Formats: sequence, C-alpha cells, structure tokens
Amino acid sequence: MPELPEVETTRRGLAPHVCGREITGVVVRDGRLRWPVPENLCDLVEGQCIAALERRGKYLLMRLGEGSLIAHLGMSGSLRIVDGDSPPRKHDHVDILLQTGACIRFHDPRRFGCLLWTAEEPDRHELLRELGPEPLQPEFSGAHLYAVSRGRTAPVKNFIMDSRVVVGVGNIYANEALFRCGIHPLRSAGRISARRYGALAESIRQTLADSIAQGGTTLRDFVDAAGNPGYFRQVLQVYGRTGEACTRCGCPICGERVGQRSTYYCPRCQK
DNA sequence: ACTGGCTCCTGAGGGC
DNA sequence: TGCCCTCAGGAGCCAG
Repeated sequence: MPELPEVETTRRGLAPHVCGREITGVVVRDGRLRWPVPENLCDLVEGQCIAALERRGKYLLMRLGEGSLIAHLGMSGSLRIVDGDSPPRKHDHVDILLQTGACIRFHDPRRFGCLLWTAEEPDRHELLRELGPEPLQPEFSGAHLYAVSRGRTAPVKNFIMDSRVVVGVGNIYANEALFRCGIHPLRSAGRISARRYGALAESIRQTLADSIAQGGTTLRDFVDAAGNPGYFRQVLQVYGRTGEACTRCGCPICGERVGQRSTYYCPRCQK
C-alpha cells in the first residue's frame, strides 16, 4: 500500500531520471482515476521542464516551469520509469514521455489514485491546504499530538491516521507505530498523556524511517520506480499477524476491525 | 468541532 | 473448472 514510505521511495527512485528533463508528451489511456485526469493535460505540460520532484504527505509534486503536477497513488498505484517504447500492460493508465526516450508510467489497478495539474502553489491546492505536519520534520512532535488531541474521544489509531493531524500515516504504519510504543489502538486520543505522545511521535518517526530504509512495504501491488518491491513487510510486528505470537511477550496478536479498518495489537504489551 | 459510516475500484482468495 | 461472495484500503464527503 502506498503510504508515506512508499511515496518517498518512489520519489527517490524517479528523481534522478526526471529532474531537469523536458516533457515531450502525455498519453492518457484511461483518465478515469479518483478524479478525471485533465482532458488537456498534454497541452498543459508538453515542452515544460521538470524543475523538482517533491513529496507532501502521500502526494507527489512535480514542479514544472509553469504549474505543478500532483499525483497520488491511492492504494494500488505505482509510478515507474520505463522505456517509452515498452508496450503498456493492463492498468497502465498514463505515460508522461520525456526527452530522454524514457517515460513515467502511472499504473493503478484500483484507480483510487489521481493525476492533476495546478497553476497555483501546490501547498495552496485544496487537497493539500489542510494537511498536518510532516512526520519526519522537526515541527512534528509529541507536544503537537498532545495539543491537538485534547477533548478528542476517537481512538488514537483513527486520530493519527487523520491527515490534518499528521500526514502519511496509513493503516499499516498506524498499527506498527502503536505497537512500538505500547499504546492500545482503541484508547481515546484525548486520554493519553503528553509523555506517552512523546513516545508515539518518536515511534511514528522511527517506523516510517525504517520502512523507507527498506524500500517500503509491498503487500501486493507496490513497486518502486524501478519496478522492485519493498522489504518492510518482513519486519512487520503486528500488521496481518492475527493469532501469531507477539515478538515481545509471545501473547497471540489480536485482530479486529476499528472504523472500517483492520486493526492489530498485542493485548498484553499495548495499554 | 468531531465522529462514524459510506463510497469509489479491482483482484485475490475462499467456499461450494 | 468456475462462479459468487467478501475483503482490502486512502481519503473525500456527508449526516448526525
């Protein structure tokens, strides 16, 4: 699933192939993504140079001479660098052709992703405007989590998956980060101490950083810019491990649904 | 201001 | 072998 580490892995893989290159064309085979790919996308970006490839939360931002492309991988999307002549496979919805002969290929079986263009500063775009801090930047801290959680009754797991609280924490990493710091996923967000939020912030940071170092988590679909899977799956401690022994205490891992999401935790280690 | 539920989509996997 | 059902999930949207 593309969460922050997968998007960052993609960004790092793409950057050396795309930065400073000119876009020579766009091929839209199927523009029916979460929001339709703009009809005139080719006109908007053709001939422009890619100045930088950035990430904000789970959004990839491709800054052009004029305007920016905003991409989201949804839950099954990937962006790969392939030869511009290579034949498209099923669900290869969009190609962005580069002057080098390579192309950036957007593949997304479930079509929950998007590919948009904006003339304005991307941070002011309506999809990005309300986003919370980046978990790997210094402005994200336990103090921030503590401050914005006061009075909130929702489970802490839902709370940290809210992109207005902190960006990039999806279901897999929410489960893993809570296990790592020993907080029960169902505990009310407003009833956790400042001290424990300090541990949670550090836990989120570590979990995401570790996953980036492993190239992200591949459950089914995710591949990086070169088409390789990520290896963080092999070190998941609770996600998908219902009934298996906790790596810390040996107690069987619990799995249940919380707010439409599969939730995993150790009933002994997490309080 | 929050919270929970619904929704989009496709492919995998299980049961029979 | 094949069909049908359920599930997975990011995040916008809406109603309460």
